[in-house]
Order: sequence, then C-alpha cells, then structure tokens
Amino acid sequence: MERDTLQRRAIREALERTARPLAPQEVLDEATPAAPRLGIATVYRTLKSLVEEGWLKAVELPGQPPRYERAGIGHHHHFHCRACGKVFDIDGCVGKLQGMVPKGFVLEDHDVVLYGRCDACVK
Amino acid sequence: MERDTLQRRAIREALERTARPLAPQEVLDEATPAAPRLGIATVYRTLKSLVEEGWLKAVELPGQPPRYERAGIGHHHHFHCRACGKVFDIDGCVGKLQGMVPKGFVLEDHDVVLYGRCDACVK
DNA sequence: GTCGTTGCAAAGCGTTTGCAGCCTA
DNA sequence: TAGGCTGCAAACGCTTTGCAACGAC
Repeated sequence: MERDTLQRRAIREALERTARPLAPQEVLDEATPAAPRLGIATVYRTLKSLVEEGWLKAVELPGQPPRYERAGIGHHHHFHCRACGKVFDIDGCVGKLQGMVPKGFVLEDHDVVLYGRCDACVK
Repeated sequence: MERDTLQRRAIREALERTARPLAPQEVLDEATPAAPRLGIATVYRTLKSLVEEGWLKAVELPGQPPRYERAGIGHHHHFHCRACGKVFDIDGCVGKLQGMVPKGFVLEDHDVVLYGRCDACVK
C-alpha cells in the first residue's frame, strides 16, 4: 500500500530535519538535493498522504499558504516573521479565552498567531 | 481623484448593511441588485482601494479566503462558527503574549481566532 | 473633453489531476 | 508482473491585469 521510495524518504527527511513548519515549495527545495528530479506535484501528493496518515499536521496561518510540521508535538502556537516569512513554533498558551466568548456560544478550539521579527531578522 | 459611481456606492452600501465580514463573492452577490452589470474584477479593485483608503479592513482567517469589514471598530478578534461558517467579532483581548516570544524575537502584532458554535447553531 | 472607472477576457499563481512510463514489493 | 508512484503538462479556482468603451466631473 505505502511504498518506500526515494522521493518520500527525501520529503520525510526534509520535514524531520527542519524544526519549523514548511510550505510545499520549501519542502521541494529542501528535498531536491536528495531526490534530484522531484516535482512539486509529488510534494503535494506526499504531503497530503502524510497528513491523512497522521504523521504530518497542516499549519494554516491567516492569508498564508498552508505549511506542514510533524504531528504529535503538543499544543502550541506560531510566530510569523514579517521580514523573512518563516514560521516558528511557540511554546506556552494564553488564558482567559473562555471569558471572551459571547453568551450562548460554545468554545471548542483556538488559534494564536504572533507577528514580528525573528532573531535573525532583528540583527 | 475618487469618483462617485453606481458600482462603488453599491459595494459600500453592501458592506455597511452587513454586520459581519464579507468575502469578495459575497460582496458581489450583495451589491449586484443595486448595480446589475457589476463584475467581480470591479469588486476586487474597489475592495483594494477601500482598504488603502482606510475605510475597510481585511479579515484573514486560517485556511479561509479573505473577508472585509469596516475599519475603525477597534482592536478585536474573531469567532468562526464551525457549523454555519459565519465569522463574528469578539471583544476583549488576551494577555501575557510577550512572555511567549522566544529570546531575540520582536513581537509587533497578534491574531486570535476562536472556533466553536455560535448561539444559533448550539440550539 | 479628460481621464478615472468599468466589464470582459486573458494572464498569473498556487494547487490538483490525467496520463503514460517507472519502479517497489 | 501488478499496481502504486512519479514527472510532465494541462486543468482548476481565485485574483489580478490589459484594453477599449464608458461616464463622472
């Protein structure tokens, strides 16, 4: 069913090697050295199947193309650098969200996205 | 410079009439009755200029097409109902965000999106 | 009459899909 | 060898742009 190919190995390794969420194009760039003729279509197909498999998680940010990171790293949020466009994982979580919900509404989940400059871009 | 045309009046009125953020296609649907030959290109162009003008604000939600709402209603966040898909404005704001930022990073802004069911869908 | 504005169609851009050939199991 | 996997190119959906006609001032 799930075959072990050079391309999938390269894509998985690219995602394991990088600690931050990657966009499809970034995955292609990271994986191409290990799988030279890799195409963007294969990246999209592989990312989709890895998400369905539960190995990957899609990270959706407002106004941004989806990015992907390894699943199972626990509840966290994201920091989006306005200078370089990279997305970083943020530990910790805000509180008092329940109090913001209007009467009669049921709160099930939440997203927090921080914007600014990463340490590399501040310099 | 800024001319007063039937199309712009129709688009502005559609956005004033509706209390929630509207997607471009929703704006077209709302404004077409008042401006019959209105095209989607004009909607995009007008929304863009209304944003630049400061009259409108783009509302970007993760994985969603951009929506637009009137600017100047103050800092707030959004509640996205998973049942009906509508987006509601939420007053109030979380705290302690600065403490979540990694060392060396500069925090400039943030987004909070709440997910759940609105009062109408809970019933 | 000038020139900003509009509608249409074509072009972009990121993502998905069809298909013939390739390669894993 | 069978059938899943891949690369290429075409198809897609949404947004932007080029252009000639239109209409506000």
